[in-house]
Amino acid sequence: MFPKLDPVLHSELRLAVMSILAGVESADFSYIKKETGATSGNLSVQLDKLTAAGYITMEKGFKGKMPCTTCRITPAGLDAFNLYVEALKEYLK
Amino acid sequence: MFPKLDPVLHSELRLAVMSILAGVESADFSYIKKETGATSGNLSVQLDKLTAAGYITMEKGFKGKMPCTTCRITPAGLDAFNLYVEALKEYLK
DNA sequence: AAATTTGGTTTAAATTGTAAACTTGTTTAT
DNA sequence: ATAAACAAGTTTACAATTTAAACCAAATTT
Repeated sequence: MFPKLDPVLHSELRLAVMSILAGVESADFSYIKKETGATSGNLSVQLDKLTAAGYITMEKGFKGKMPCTTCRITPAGLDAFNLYVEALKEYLK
Repeated sequence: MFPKLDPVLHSELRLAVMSILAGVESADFSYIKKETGATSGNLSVQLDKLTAAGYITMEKGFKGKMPCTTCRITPAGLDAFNLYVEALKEYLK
């Protein structure tokens, strides 16, 4: 009746990150930080968890001379996100 | 952009409980336990939290000779549930 | 060249979640 | 009648998670 919710996604900040990344080709750390209002520390930790789960990739590079971390959702991440959405509907019904 | 999610409701088990209670006049502890698959201990703790938040009420009585705790959602609980659902939609879009 | 900002990471404390152990009383079996 | 098993929860203690504060290195501004 109540499907298990993916614990990696059932987190306000991680879900917001996935929501952003599901809609764009890529987004960098600063942009995600601004959009979510998260602190850098929290965002760093949560991005690591999404990476560990294989739901996003992070590419470290430079924009001009400044370091810049670019994040992308993976196919597995998109699948998991969609599954999570479907599962949640059972709870919101 | 991303509304804050009510932390009382952003919990798998508490959300399942609220989902059940939103649809019925009342439900007792054992029924909720069976429907959610939760352990008694976990359910007890989470029901307390929902009660502390004013989202449900618990009435202790007896069914025959056996103790029986009956739970009901409050108007505030229903409001909070509906608000949570609306807020979540921003994340799932 | 000193102070500030950018772009993060690490650490450590607070919060939360969960399950195991316990309690109180009831029913069933001996 | 007594013991064993079960029902309905509660308490407690541990594990996992979240979060913010402190830190770091390089770049930019003053």
